[in-house]
Amino acid sequence: MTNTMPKSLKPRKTPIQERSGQTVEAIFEATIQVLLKDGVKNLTTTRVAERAGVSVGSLYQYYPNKEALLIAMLEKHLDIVGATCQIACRESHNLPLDAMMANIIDAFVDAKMKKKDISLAIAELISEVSCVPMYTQVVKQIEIELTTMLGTLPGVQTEKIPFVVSMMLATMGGATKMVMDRMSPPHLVKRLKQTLQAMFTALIKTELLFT
Amino acid sequence: MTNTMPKSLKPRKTPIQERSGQTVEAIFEATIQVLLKDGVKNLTTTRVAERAGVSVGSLYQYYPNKEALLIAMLEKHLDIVGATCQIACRESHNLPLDAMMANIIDAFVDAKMKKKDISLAIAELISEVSCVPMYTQVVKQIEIELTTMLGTLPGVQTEKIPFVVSMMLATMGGATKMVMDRMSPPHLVKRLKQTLQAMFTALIKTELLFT
Amino acid sequence: MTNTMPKSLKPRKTPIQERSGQTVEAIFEATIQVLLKDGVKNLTTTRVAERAGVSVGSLYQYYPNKEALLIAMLEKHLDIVGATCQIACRESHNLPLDAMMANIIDAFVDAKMKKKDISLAIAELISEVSCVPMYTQVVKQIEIELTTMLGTLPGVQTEKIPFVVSMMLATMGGATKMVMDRMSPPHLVKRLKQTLQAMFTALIKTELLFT
Amino acid sequence: MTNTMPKSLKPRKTPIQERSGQTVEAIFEATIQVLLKDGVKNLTTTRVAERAGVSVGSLYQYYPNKEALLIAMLEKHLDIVGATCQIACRESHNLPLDAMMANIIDAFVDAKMKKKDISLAIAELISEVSCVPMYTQVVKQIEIELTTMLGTLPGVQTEKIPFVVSMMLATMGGATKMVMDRMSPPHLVKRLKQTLQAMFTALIKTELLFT
DNA sequence: CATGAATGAGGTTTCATTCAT
DNA sequence: TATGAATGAAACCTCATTCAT
Repeated sequence: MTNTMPKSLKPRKTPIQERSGQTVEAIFEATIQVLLKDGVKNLTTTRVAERAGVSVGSLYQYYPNKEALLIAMLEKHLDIVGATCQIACRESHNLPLDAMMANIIDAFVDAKMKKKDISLAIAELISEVSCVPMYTQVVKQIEIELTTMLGTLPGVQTEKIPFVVSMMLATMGGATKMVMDRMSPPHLVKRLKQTLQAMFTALIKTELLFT
Repeated sequence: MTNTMPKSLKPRKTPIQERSGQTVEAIFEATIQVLLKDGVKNLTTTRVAERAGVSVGSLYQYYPNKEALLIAMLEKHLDIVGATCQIACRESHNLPLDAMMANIIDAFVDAKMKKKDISLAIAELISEVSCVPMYTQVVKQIEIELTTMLGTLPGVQTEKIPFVVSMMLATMGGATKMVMDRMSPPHLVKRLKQTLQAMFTALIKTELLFT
Repeated sequence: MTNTMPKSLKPRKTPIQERSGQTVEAIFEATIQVLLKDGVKNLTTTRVAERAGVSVGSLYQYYPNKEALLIAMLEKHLDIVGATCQIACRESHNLPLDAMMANIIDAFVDAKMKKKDISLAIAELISEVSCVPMYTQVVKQIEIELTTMLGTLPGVQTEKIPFVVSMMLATMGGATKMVMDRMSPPHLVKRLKQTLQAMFTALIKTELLFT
Repeated sequence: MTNTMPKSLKPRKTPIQERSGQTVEAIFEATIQVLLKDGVKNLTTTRVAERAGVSVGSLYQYYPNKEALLIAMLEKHLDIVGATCQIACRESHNLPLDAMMANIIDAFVDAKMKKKDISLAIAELISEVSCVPMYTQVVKQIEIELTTMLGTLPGVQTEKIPFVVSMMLATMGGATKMVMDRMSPPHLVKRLKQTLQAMFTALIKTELLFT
């Protein structure tokens, strides 16, 4: 058998005709719908197909298996966060610490909060996929951007940046999720940002800077 | 199929007899073994029973269903962390901020790090259960202890404590997991603690204290 | 995942209780029934289970997958033919050529003809399984027995035996199947045996013997 | 090539237009490629179409369903063997027994051996189709030719010919396949022919001839 | 005629849970 | 009480075939 392959996780084919573009889009939307309504544990390929108004067969024409579908979802959403952070980072090079932090926190938190429910739904996916492939890839990209940005701070101790970056990501991720779980009334979001800024400033001053 | 309300989530009977205690203990150990060796996705009641050296039937005598088993695991583990934190909190009443933070961070991080692999395995469970039932219960207990502890700080703004506590938990949880994922060489743990202390001090000074 | 194993093809567990012995037997019988009635192409695990009066789950408790079931069938039936031939061979050591041939042909043809329909059904299986594992093993055993038997002929050229053995098996197999397909009225069977004997005698005199 | 073919074995329908002929030919080749590379179990209409460089739709324009495609393959290949045997038979009328046997064996074995892998691939098909339709038709034609040929032997017992013919086909088929499975080094092929000749001569002398 | 997206019945397999022994 | 065989709903996935473009 040819079945020894570790099972492809990438989408199967790029639609050629126009009709199929619609199908793919419908599947994409349906997946989120199901995720929001039923949760990952109850997300089945059949149910997704149903909600998308297509047949299972169609779903499998574009994604070789369930995991590939989930990964595609994950990828698409992480990309958005990734892109947002990238922009914020690059625009913050050489700014003073305060502005830098404000920018990156704004970008990250807003990206997550904008579609709070989707973010939470997507978060569920992470534990569901052998996400090594590209989840970490997006994260790595963000890490690189953050690292570069922090490197433009005057007087920074370069070799200590990686750990700081990790702390930032872990903290932003955890805290943002916590606020989302708490229903995130707008004022909480504002407060979250302020708090993060205080913490990060302390973090960076302690860890990275002499003065 | 849909999550019909009832379905008890609490262990069926508290082991009274000698033999029962052994069985429950064996199941507990076996669950962790399977979790470590096969992951949540491959954790089946049959496999757990096999590894525990008992029959599935016996397993179901102590836990009404799979979820109850997982919740029991979660509960037991969190209890340890909870108890540790509780002690640390109570011993820190009226201490100066620095010592307070040092104590609670030590307690939390050490509790997690001591059995790193188990902690990670247990973490997988959280996404598996409708964790509302008691996960938050233990967490709530910790929150109360933290709240009380922080309340002993001179000049504190009481109404702002809850948010600070949530931030602390989210941050400690996220950062600790991050370090565990990175294989946690001992020096990283030490650094993690220092960093958390800096961040929490900033957090509390900003949020809770006048001076 | 632990799924990289080439997929076990051997029965799963040997029944311990008595009840399960019945189940296995029922599955066995049902498989043949389905094979006879619907053919391999229409043999599904569900259908087999139904006819056996058990649930699919039960089937999979004893055979890890469909192929394992088919192989078990194949094995059991080939074993019968194998055993029959073995006896005939061992009883024919040192007999004159004529008697030798008569014995082995009798054994082989009768073993096949006795349950003609089952034999034909089983024959279908061969093309269905990656039968390398033990199909050839049984055949090899028969080859060994034939080889040993022929080796007791006086004046035999030992190094030429293997090819002769292969020819015998191919010929007996092909011709027997042909007669079975033709509904095998008893007189045809008798004639088949005589013909085979003439052919094998010529074969052996030409290939193996000086005089 | 078409001209030398006896009309009774001619393909059933000849593609009329240029392009159609190319497409059919491409599908034919592709089917064999897939058969050789992936085996019958993995032969899907889509895969064949892909390899042929046409769409599935086109495939279904020439063959009403999968089985028709497979049967066409079978037919085409058997036709070659059939035609070859037919010629050999007709050229052997009234020849002495030895020459007769030599001719027909040569024709049959060479036809199979020439494209050993294709022959084996095609053999797989037989179990896949409800081969009654035309498999036996080609075989019947060969039987007729053999029968006629054997009828030219002096002193033959006509009513016994059919059985002898069946034995010959079964024996040649089985033995040839056996040698092909064994990788058929050239010397084995030669030996196969010699052996078959000895066996057939014995067969015919025993069954058909007085003297 | 060609294309290839869409279909969906049906096949294999898993696993939480029950219940007779 | 312990056992483990039996259950069967439900999940994933395939592929021959159709039909709108």
